[in-house]
This record gives sequence, C-alpha cells and structure tokens, in this order.
Amino acid sequence: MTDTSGAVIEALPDTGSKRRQIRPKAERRQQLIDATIRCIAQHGLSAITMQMVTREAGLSVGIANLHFESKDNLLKETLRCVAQEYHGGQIEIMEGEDIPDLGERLDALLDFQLGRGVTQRQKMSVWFAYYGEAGARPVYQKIVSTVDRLAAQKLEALFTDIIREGGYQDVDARELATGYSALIDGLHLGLLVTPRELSKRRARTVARGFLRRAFPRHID
Amino acid sequence: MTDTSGAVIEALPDTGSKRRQIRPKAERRQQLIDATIRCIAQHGLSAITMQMVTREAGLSVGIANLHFESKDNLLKETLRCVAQEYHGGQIEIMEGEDIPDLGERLDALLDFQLGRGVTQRQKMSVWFAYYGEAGARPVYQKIVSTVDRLAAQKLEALFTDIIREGGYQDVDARELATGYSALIDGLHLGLLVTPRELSKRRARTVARGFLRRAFPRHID
DNA sequence: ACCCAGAATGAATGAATGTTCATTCTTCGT
DNA sequence: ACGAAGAATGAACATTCATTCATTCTGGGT
Repeated sequence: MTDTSGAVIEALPDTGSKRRQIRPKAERRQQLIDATIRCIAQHGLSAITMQMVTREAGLSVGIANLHFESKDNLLKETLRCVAQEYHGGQIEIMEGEDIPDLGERLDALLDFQLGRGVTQRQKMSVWFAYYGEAGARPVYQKIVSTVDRLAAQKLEALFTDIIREGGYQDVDARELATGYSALIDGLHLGLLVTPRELSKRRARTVARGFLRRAFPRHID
Repeated sequence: MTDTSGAVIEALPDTGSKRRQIRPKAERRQQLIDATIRCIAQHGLSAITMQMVTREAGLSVGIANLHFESKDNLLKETLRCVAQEYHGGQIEIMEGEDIPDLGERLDALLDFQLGRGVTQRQKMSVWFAYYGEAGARPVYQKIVSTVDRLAAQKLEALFTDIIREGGYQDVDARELATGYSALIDGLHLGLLVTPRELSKRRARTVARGFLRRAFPRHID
C-alpha cells in the first residue's frame, strides 16, 4: 500500500477547540519533534522553517524556542529521536532471546528494516536529509555514529553465532555485517529516490538474496 | 557563524589579477558549478548561499543569476553535472570493449566506484545532499533516476553476460544488479558518515566479497 | 585607433526567517 | 475561591538572503 504522499490525514489531538492548552514539557517536545519529522519529509531539511513546524504542530511560533533553545537544537533532537527509534528497534530484535531460531531472528530483523514502520517515506526522508548534511555537520555524524556503532556490534555478534551454528567456511562476520548494513541503507535510498523502479517487495527479495548467499542453510 | 572575515584570499585560481575578465559562457557556468560543489561539501546544501558560491568562484554576486537564471537552477544544474559524471563513468566502463575479460571489467567498475575520483568527500557530500532533498523535490528525483536507469540496465546486462559465461545457477541478474548498486550506495554513505569505522580499503573488501559470493569463478 | 555589444559588477531592494519578550491565560495547591 | 508559577502566545525586531539593474569595463571587429 502506498500512502498518498502529501495528505496529512492526522486527526489533531485537541478537539478543535482553539483554547490554549498547557501540557507537560516532555509531551510538547515530542509533539514538536513529530511535527518536525512531517515537515522535513514534506518540504526537505533546507526549506524547513520554525513557523512551518509550529503551525504543523498547531502551536505558536514562540513555543519552539521555549522547549528547544533554538532551531538548530530542535533539528539535532529530532535526528537523535529518529536514530534512536531505528537503531533501538534493530538492537531489540538482534539481542531478543524471544526468537531462539537464528534464521527466524534474521527474518524478523529484515522485516523491521524493510517493513512498514521504517520504510515510511516520512522516516526515510528524515534519515537521508540528515545524512546529506552530515558531511558538513560533525554534530550529525556524531549522533548517528554513536547509535550506529552499537547496532553494528550486535549485528556482527548475531552473524558470528550464525556462522558458528551453520559451520560456514571462509566468511567473515564483520565483513558480512558491514555489507548487510550498507545494503539495507542502499535499499532505503532506492526506495526513497526511485520508488518507481524499486518496490518494497523487490527490496526484500534483494536483501534476502544477500543473506541466502551468505547463510544458505539458514535462509531458504 | 560570525566568523565571516571579509578577507579576500589573494591566492585566487586566476592569476592574481584583480582585473575583470570576460570569458565564454560555458566556462563561467562550469566555474560556478565547481564552486557550488565545493561549497555544498563544506557547508551543506541547506547553508549554501549565492554570495558563498560566487565568492568561492572569485566572481561577483550578480553573475550567478546572469548565467543561471536562479539559485534553484544553479543547484539543479550542479546535480545534473555530478550525476552525469558518476553514471557516465560507470557506463563507459561497463560497455567498454577495451576490457574483454568480464572479471577484470567488474574490477575496473569497482575501482571506479570506490576509488579516488568518486569517493572524494566533496563528491559524496554533494551526492547525498541531493538525495536528502529528493524526497521533497521531485525535480531531483527525476534528474537522478534518468541517468540511474541507464546505468542499472548496463549493469544488469554485464551481470547477465557473467552469469552466462560462468554458468552460474539459481541467480538472477536483475536482483544481483539491484543489490550491488544498493551496496555501493550504502558503502558511500558509510564512508561519508562514519569514516572512522569504514575505511576505503574495507569498503572495497566488502564489495568484492559480495561479487565473490555471487560470481566465485570470476572474482578470487 | 576606436567603438560598442554584451560580459561583469555590486549597491540597493524587498521578502523571509530566527529569536525575543511583554503579555495573556491555565492550572494547581491551599 | 484565589493567587501565583509558569506555560503559551504572537507582534516586533534585527538579520540574512536571492534577485535586480544601472553602471563599468573588456575585447574583438572595423
């Protein structure tokens, strides 16, 4: 199902009343971050403005600087939030003992990485918008690489287990983990930039193909 | 942000003369595009300004709107230029009859994709800066996907030849081509965002690993 | 030698944006 | 019921930026 691009169908939380509402700090922060994500997805990181974000959130312009000290900081926190969600989800699956079969755990990981939640255009747009600026903004590099490193370690550990269990010869867990991560990133990019030529279904097939060639006895 | 010391660097690319020079249109255009690439790499797509670009080019502010009708257009043309360079180079190698051995041709392709010219931070920064905005700007999507499609076809054709020559079973050229392209994109991303954890050398090893598992009789 | 088409310049302009803060309003403890 | 703490507002401000265009300058053609 392709969710129609622009249409923000979101029913606003407040019941149409224009009355000013006072809410706890944490809630407002999340509300603003969510609005920021939607705005980046729709207008791009370079076109985003504070007025845009606060209007999308249904709040006044001043509030953004009240809860985040500046636009810069709001953008930073938004990246931290998205990165946390993505890598946190991966890590949870990878170290999850609730899926004892390693092959199935791989499948679950792939489902998460190329499934509904992550491949929504919104999230992918945000992800790559920041990647695009990372070359010029060390702050972004740092935020991403911090969570990235942990996820990479977990993936390598999972691959190591699979290699041991399957008795695979002449394969290096670290190399495979780097390759698989890069492959998933590249597929996300393809889904974002050339959705016409790369469907979600095909992206999953491609990723499974990679895993099948590496771990034939775990992936059929 | 306030460090804008107006000090004009004397070591400008032209021969130090402050005299106004009249040059053909095409040359000025390229000069401005080159300056744009350097500026995007250094400051990011969202921080770029016309003053920045024209100063980097050693020209006056008005000239950008003289040769490109607007900032938007300058950015568009810059993307077209970079995309052309990258995909054009790939295509040249892939259909190049000057390397008859298919395995060697694969190696040449990998050299190009992960070698000096392309993996310069400058070029990668530009590349992903635009990818980041592609979700919000259909124009960018179109520019990229146009050249992208041709390169994908050539790669699929090359893989088809290799599969036939090697007699590989149970592999699909199209799936492999998609996977390999995504892998290379992902590796570029890694080189840009987490250069500490992914060296060029390791990126090459990973990419070769992919090709080796797919075409063991062509890559050792 | 000289002239002029048009390339190049950069001060000026108007629009847009991030941030501030005096003011208004809501909530909660008493 | 009441008042204070502080959450929320949005008009105002200062800055920055893309674009314009009157003017200056250059080099090739005559």
